[in-house]
Order: sequence, then C-alpha cells, then structure tokens
Amino acid sequence: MGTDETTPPREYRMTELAEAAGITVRTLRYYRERKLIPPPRREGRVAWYDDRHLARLRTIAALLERGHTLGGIAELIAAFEGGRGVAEILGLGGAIAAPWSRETLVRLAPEELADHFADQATPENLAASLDIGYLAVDGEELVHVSSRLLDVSRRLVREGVPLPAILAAGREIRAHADALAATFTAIVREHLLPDDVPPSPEAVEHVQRTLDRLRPLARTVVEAEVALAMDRRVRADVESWLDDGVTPR
DNA sequence: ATTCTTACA
DNA sequence: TGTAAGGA
Repeated sequence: MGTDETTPPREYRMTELAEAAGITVRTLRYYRERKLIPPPRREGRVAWYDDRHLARLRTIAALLERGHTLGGIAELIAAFEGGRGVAEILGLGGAIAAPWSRETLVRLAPEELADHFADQATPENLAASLDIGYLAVDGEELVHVSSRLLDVSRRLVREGVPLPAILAAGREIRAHADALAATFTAIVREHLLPDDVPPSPEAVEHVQRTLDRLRPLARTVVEAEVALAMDRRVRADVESWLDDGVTPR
C-alpha cells in the first residue's frame, strides 16, 4: 500500500538538516568546524547537505547519547575516513592485516552489520571488534578478517549469547591460540630446520613451505584435543553438579 | 530579503 | 550554545 516513502536523494539546507537531526543550526556549524561532518555542497551562498550528512549526524547523536566525547567521536570519524587509522588510534599498529592473510575477508556495509547483529551492533561492540582485530575499516566499509569467525559470532548472537561475551571469549582464545602456535613453531624450529640458519632466500622459502606443510597437522591436533577436552570438561561439570546438587560456577 | 559566517558572551 | 551584526 502506501509504503512509498520518497526519501532517497534529498538535499537539505542548514535549517532543514538541523531540524531533521534534532540539533540547532549553530551546533551543525560547530560540528562542521570540528570536521565531524563532511563539507556540504556549496552553491554560491547556500550550503546543500544530503542524506549522508543526516546519517552522520544520527551517528554522532547516538555516540553522544552513549557518553562519548566530541573529541573521541572526531577521532573515530577521522579514522573511518582515513580508512587505515583505526588500528593506530587503538594502539594496535599493523597487528590486523598480517596474521590473517590466509583468511577470507568479508566486506560489510554498516547496514549489513546491523543486519547480522541487530541491537548488538553498538558503537561499543564495534570498537571492541576493531580492538580485537576481528573488524577493520576500509574507507566507508567494514571488513571482517575471517568469514568463519564472523559466521560463528553471528550464530552465537542468534543463539542468545551477548556480543561482548563473544568478544571477550575471542580475546581469551586468541591468547591460547598464540601459545599453541608458539609450541608448533618451536617444534618445527628445533627438529625440522637446520641448526644454522644462513639468511638466504632459499632458506626462507624452505621455512615457509615447511610451515605450510605442517599447518594442517597442527589444525588436526588442536581439533582433536579440543574435542577431548570438551568431553572431559562436560563430564567433570556434570559430576560435580550431581555431587553438589548445585549448578557449578 | 534570504542565507551564512563571524564574533562575542 | 545563543545571538547580534554584517558580508554576499
């Protein structure tokens, strides 16, 4: 029926945009001075804003609502527009790209993120996801570094697990995974590589190929051990539950 | 006369 | 952040 909201390519002048966003014209100009919104299209004297500006203002309002400072918001926005700066702002440096190079990147429009995680797609969770390295920013798009981890996160959220809990678990598992990787590489280094390591291109390639060849074995070991550990864990929990007659933990 | 900016509080 | 004054 009448669900035909004709809104797409509209343009606003200052007063219209301010009213639509629920702020004063003075505030709008202030945001623009602080680079919180992009410059409007100038037609002589008049400034024309579009829906992107309105969306940005809504974002700013939401962030302010959650207690963020204008300065912090400005940093985030600058990072988004820079496309590469978020990791630096959060103090992660280049820790995002390299370790995940073999994973499948998933490009996400911001709307898709809300689509996947519904009300859990909050700025806090977004920041946490950036911090842990699950998400990176590329221009106006978000990039998830692992299609598999994204899928698991999505399913867990649908099952009712809060996203902050998932991200916290991700950090924990990341630390354990680092330790496992250290164990595997130590074994390779000690037993499968020559003692003296002359820094030749051939040697580097040999190391790479050796690690690639053993990677599936490491994965199998971890899978099997986790399966066994899960069995032990569940058994232990159930036993203590029966003994105490009380739900553990 | 309208639309914005500047400047000051 | 409001508002008065002034440029285009």
